[in-house]
Amino acid sequence: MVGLSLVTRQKRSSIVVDPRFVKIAPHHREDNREDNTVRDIARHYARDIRLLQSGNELFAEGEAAEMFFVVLDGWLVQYRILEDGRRQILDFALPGAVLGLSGGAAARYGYSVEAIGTATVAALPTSSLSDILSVEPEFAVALLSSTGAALESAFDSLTDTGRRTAREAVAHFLLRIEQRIRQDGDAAPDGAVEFPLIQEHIGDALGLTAVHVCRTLRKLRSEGLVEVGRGKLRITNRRGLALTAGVFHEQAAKPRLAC
Amino acid sequence: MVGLSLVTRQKRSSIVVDPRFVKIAPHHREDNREDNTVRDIARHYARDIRLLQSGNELFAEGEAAEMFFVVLDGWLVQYRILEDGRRQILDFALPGAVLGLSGGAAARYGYSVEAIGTATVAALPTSSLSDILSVEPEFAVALLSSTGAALESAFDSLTDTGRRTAREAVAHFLLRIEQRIRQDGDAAPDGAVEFPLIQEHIGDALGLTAVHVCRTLRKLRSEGLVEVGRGKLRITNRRGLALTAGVFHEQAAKPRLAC
DNA sequence: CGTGGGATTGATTGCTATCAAGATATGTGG
DNA sequence: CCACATATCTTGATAGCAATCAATCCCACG
Repeated sequence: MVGLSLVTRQKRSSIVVDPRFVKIAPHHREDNREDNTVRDIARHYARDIRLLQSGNELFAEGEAAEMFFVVLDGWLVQYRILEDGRRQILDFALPGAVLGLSGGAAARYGYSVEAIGTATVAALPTSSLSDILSVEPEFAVALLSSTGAALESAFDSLTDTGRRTAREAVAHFLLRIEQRIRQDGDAAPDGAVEFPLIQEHIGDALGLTAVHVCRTLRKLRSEGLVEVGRGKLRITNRRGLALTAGVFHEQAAKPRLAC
Repeated sequence: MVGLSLVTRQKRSSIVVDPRFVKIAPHHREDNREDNTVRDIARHYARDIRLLQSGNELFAEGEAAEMFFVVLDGWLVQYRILEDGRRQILDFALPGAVLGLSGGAAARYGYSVEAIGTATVAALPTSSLSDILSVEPEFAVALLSSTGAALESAFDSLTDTGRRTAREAVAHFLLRIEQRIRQDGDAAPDGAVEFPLIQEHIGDALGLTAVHVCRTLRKLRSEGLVEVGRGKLRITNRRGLALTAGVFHEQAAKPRLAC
């Protein structure tokens, strides 16, 4: 029923940097206060900052969850691998995302994480969480906000995977991932955004095979709805794509997504 | 590809009770500190306590998210309905679950919630969240724990739906829902637990039709793995069911579930 | 220029959805 | 406690979407 991912990707290694020497260029919109809180506080309390190369593993499912992480830059994937190699991508982590914070009860990570392209994350000891929270009350709100966003994203994926056809799911996926990318500030003059995912990523996120994602994308492309490939994503007909996804809601000026 | 749920279930109405007059019998294990924190604090700060009859809606997707809720007793479903009636169940909310707390950025609920059987929930104003957090630092940890558990559950469902066959998914679903039910304390002498879900619930949670859930359950039953029906669930062969689900991990005395 | 990862395309298989009809259960009013 | 109404569960036949299996093509790179 499902494609195998037999590739051995896990090369564990990351460059650890003293937090004091790291200066991150603000490449995100400054008007987005909410999102920055997490990153700022994370940077401040980080035990260390890690630079991950493409394919490097941040942590693996089952390991002791002694640290949690906040993405400062780049993309990462959260995934689980079944015994026979089937892979389910749970979510993509963009800057501001919190990783490995299962809530405290769980002593082990519930999924694996690896970098797509080069990524930078702040590492914080899980044990220090309640201390930080008592000093930085806003951090709790920020964390809850981040976790809430992650939950929404998981619900979206679940709906795509469970109750949408491949065509609808891919269309919906592209719409929401593009929206997330834009929130982080990136944007090109022609409306294209940076898009480091390959078709296998999309498939593993939506419970489809890469082959079928290929066919689906090809059709969407031929209909003039999107342009994907070469690390770029451009939605050429947002309304049409939303209609295809089955989530079009007319509203004021800017069409809004739902479901 | 998918079943329709054309039934009109939404009868909105709930009995509102003054929190001071409500005494809840502790029907859960007292050794479970973590879980109780949420309920205790929620009861203390609740604007009101609501009693929902079976099928009553707590809130609907798209409504202004002015309140968030903590389940005190009973079961509820969180779901989304697509335009053509397809329904995706996002999760089931058992006592201790937090509902409607999307993180603060979202001003609207991202899903609908209704009661399965009779349920009791505490309602808290979203606006008071940060105030409560500053007074009750432990509430932040408890909320994060609850949200984290919800995320884990969503990841489980996503993996079931995306990368497992119907047979594997149903087996895995029964294992994890049974575990959650047990954590709430209920348990019968023969190992059966209260199970208010019907086959359509299971199907809508796993992206399957009720018909196919029926066939799948029937097969699992005939193999002596489980007994389901009449509001009860009994796992008669836990190891076999785990093998079927593809998540069996030999370990110490008690076999543990993973993935 | 090879090399390898990723994208395409075609042919075929198969798991689940659909459509249809009954059989059981559960619940309600008299 | 019975009769009817509705919900839920079963079972069978058929259709369809997406997986599988297999090449081939393309392009970035050393």
